[in-house]
Amino acid sequence: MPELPEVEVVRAGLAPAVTGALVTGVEVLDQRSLKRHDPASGDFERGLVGARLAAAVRRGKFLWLPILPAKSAQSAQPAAPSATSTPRALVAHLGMSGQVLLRTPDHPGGDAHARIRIHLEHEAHDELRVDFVDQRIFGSMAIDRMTPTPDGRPAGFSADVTGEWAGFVPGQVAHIARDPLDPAFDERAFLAAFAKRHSAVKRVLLDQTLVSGIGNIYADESLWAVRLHGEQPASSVSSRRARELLAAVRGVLQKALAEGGTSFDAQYVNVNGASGYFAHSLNAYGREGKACPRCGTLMVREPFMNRSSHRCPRCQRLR
DNA sequence: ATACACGCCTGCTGGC
DNA sequence: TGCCAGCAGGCGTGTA
Repeated sequence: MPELPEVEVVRAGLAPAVTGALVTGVEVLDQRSLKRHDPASGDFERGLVGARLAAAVRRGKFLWLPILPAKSAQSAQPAAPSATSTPRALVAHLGMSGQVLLRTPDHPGGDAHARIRIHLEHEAHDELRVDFVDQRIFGSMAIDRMTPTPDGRPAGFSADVTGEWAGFVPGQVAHIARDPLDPAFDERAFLAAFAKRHSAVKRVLLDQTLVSGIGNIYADESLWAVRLHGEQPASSVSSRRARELLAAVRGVLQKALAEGGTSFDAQYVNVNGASGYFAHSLNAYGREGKACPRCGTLMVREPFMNRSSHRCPRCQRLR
């Protein structure tokens, strides 16, 4: 269930460990985790070993580590001609159950669901291992070519936006909209598209090509906050209410981020394996049969888009 | 273009 | 006790 706050917690934890680090080894334990790796980008392992990582960047639920061009590769493998000209990144998506864990190189394996291991060397800290663990394999890692962003702004969130990689976005992320916490998020464009959609408002919130980073949990929380029924057609929501909804989305995401994300079990954890606390702050998601924190009415769970929606039948009515 | 159903995956839970 | 359907659900693909 990693959504924007959970992925951001992972990004922030990863950044100091990977920025400037040299990849010294890669182990692919399960090829299925490379399903989004385009073989045309070259072999996954060979594309990483010997490469230096520049940063940890996030847009919505996508995470990527730009690869610095290897000028004088220490390895005997000369870079392919295209590899020197096209900026690339290691792209990760956590899917439903993905985790990125930082460990010491001698950490006993053990996890049944470890799929990829990346060994790092760094001038400023000891050697590290990045373990990609993913029970359900909805997530993936890939090396991807990057292209300049159409607006020239930084492609996603990271601490440093001065690197030459900042204005480049991985191909598989290019169609994903900026997220609502991104300073370059185009609010007017989103609200205009929102007003034209006849789909259910919750479906629009979950459409990553319009606004990214929102999943089932934060969609339900945001809709509860502004008393909207998820089945309400977006086009029937007034522009004022739409702006309130967007503000609620931002508020919910920021609060969850401040609390380290939402953890139900050991499924979502940060890079050190620790859980977040936002599950205690949920007002709607997973609260069927419990009292609405606002009016006391018993919350309901309803099927929606092959998943579940949680709402208060009194506060959130279809109009 | 928008809209939406479906498949991918594994592990846990509840009903019979 | 054992088996199987149902559920968790983000995203790419395919169809209308």
